[in-house]
Amino acid sequence: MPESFSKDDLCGIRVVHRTRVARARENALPESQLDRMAATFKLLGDPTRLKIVLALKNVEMCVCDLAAYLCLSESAVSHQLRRLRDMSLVKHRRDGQILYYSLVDKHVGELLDLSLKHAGEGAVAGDR
Amino acid sequence: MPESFSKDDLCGIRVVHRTRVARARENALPESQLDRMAATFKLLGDPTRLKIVLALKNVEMCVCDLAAYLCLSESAVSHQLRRLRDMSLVKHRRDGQILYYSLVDKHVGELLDLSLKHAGEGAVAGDR
DNA sequence: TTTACATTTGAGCAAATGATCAAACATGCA
DNA sequence: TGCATGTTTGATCATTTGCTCAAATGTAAA
Repeated sequence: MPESFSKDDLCGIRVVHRTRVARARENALPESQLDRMAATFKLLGDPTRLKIVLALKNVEMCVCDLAAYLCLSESAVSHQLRRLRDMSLVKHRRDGQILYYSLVDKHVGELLDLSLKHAGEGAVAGDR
Repeated sequence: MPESFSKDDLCGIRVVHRTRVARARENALPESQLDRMAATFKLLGDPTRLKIVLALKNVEMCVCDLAAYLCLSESAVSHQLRRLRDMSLVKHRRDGQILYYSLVDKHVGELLDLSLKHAGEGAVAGDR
């Protein structure tokens, strides 16, 4: 990947509006920040993981409860929880042999709430 | 996939907290709604597409401008724009031979703004 | 009409993903 | 200590994804 762009690097691609391209470059987020943002969206972009975080929005749950809820192997759930943990969307506390998982902070919750709101407004666009 | 759950279907998975599983089932979103929500997150979960929608948050742009901005083939950009169009995140208007793309509505914008805010607060968690 | 420009489409391919299985690890109790 | 429970891990595999290339649209100017 190119380290940075010379002010007018256009990558050999034909351009219609030079100024808009330049503007987009100026306003662009730092790569690391953008990647992190995309990674978060990607985690929420899988139905299984989305169900997990939505469930954890209400109450902390252990792996096998989640597995029973999702009708999925505990291993599969654990794998997904690890990815969610790696990106700090989810944390766990131990009580005896049981690990209780919960959302890490408000950020994810807010994101979920907002898109739940949208989902509600957008109504049942999926089933006409 | 199971059509719906009998009140206590636990999928043969060991359970620790029956009531939490039952609760999760009750609070669960309709499948179609959840899938649509996940599909939206998934679209935002790819760096290329995220750059596209972030750029379109500010100005409408045509395919080759986006390609120049992203240093990617116009074909690649067009493919991604089609996916964004299919999920109604993005729309286009034609002016002559040029198609100008823009965000469809407030929903996506709000989602982006919120996560930009978070990205800002969370600081540069990605580069220690 | 031709010709050029702007974009879309479909096939193909390497890389990433999500689930499963079997085996490991950790904790608590007999 | 030994065994059961709760969870994690690594290998494996079919599916999906994102890009490239070549060829097809659609629009406008010569």
